[in-house]
Amino acid sequence: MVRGRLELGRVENKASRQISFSKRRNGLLKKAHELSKQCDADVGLIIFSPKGSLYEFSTSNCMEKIIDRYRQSSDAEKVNKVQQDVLRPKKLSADSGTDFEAPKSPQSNLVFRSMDGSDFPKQNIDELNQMEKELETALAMIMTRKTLLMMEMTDGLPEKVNALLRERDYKQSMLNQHQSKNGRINEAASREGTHNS
Amino acid sequence: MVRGRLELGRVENKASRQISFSKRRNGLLKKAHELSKQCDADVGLIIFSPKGSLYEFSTSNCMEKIIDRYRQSSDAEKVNKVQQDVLRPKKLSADSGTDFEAPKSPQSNLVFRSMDGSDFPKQNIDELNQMEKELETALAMIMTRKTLLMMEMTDGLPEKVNALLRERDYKQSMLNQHQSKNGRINEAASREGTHNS
DNA sequence: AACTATTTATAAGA
DNA sequence: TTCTTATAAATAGTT
Repeated sequence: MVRGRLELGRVENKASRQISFSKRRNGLLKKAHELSKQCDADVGLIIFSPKGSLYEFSTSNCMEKIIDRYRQSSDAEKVNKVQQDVLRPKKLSADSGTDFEAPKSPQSNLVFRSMDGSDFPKQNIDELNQMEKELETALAMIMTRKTLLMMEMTDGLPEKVNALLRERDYKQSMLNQHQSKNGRINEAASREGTHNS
Repeated sequence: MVRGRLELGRVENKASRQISFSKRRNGLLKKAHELSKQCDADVGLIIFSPKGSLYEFSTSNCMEKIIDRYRQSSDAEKVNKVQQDVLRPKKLSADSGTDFEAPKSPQSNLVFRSMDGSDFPKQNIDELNQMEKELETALAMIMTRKTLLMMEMTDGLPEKVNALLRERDYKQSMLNQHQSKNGRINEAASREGTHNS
């Protein structure tokens, strides 16, 4: 019954851990759903049990959309960061911790402006190499995403089928939760087990 | 102070919604962290605020790993469910000799026929192209700086300069390869030549 | 940002 | 496993 303050570390007993996982997993999914609904936020949540079972929630039942948006934001952040590094040699950003708002990209001019080459030997070779590496990594990432996206465009049909199936599963599980919570609202509904492990 | 049962719907007042988002977002991130730590689960959580700010948590601080694993699980699940629930466990593209990927053209099937993907995210390609262009520009700039810096450092040692130039040309040609690949993704894979060293 | 009345989550017991 | 229950934690409204 929750004696004392909750432990922070890993739950040692294996059975307890399994039970705890199950409960907390449901709680987390529920709260993700609430955040999404109440606060108009886009949320994607992926959970793998220790045994490898997958549980998920995503706004609009479309994880791919969330992941896509995540990558866009994430990439934009990376590009911004690299370009900042390039543009301000040695300036050492003073405002690194702030959140970066919606990704825009009127950056092209900035890049070109810094290329007139008059003020440049402020970095050493190592720093340039580092930047080069980062840029190549980012570029490779873009290329990969582009390839994947184009592949999806040509044979992404199963994606839609899967989205529908996941939506059905989610509604089912919500129904089950609701029922067990309120004793029985509509007991005729299902004897179908949850897709639990 | 939490009067009565919590509302299920969207919080209407904008300020309240913002505050609620902030609180719940923190709570969700915390709980995701706890689940991951205590129960030895892999968790990935992505949250976009209504304004578009990104917040995230992932086990091992590596969202990409979670996403990769998600895709694997998801694909496996997809194949299973498509076989079990949508198609009869009948014949599932037994003709194509490639992978056991999801079927590409079983157009005799109702479900697939009703979902010919015509509304896929086309504009993402444009955004990706934009990013790619910017990254290439930045990379070219780095290369130029590096070359010039080396020239300055070595003060006219032809060997090193030539080496750098060769390196630059090489990388440029790699970039060009990438670019020409863009146009024809589908064909490129199987016809990969052996023209490099 | 801190407070607080409540609701919600949940660890352990049955 | 599911339910029960005691307690901790989260949080909506307020200051």
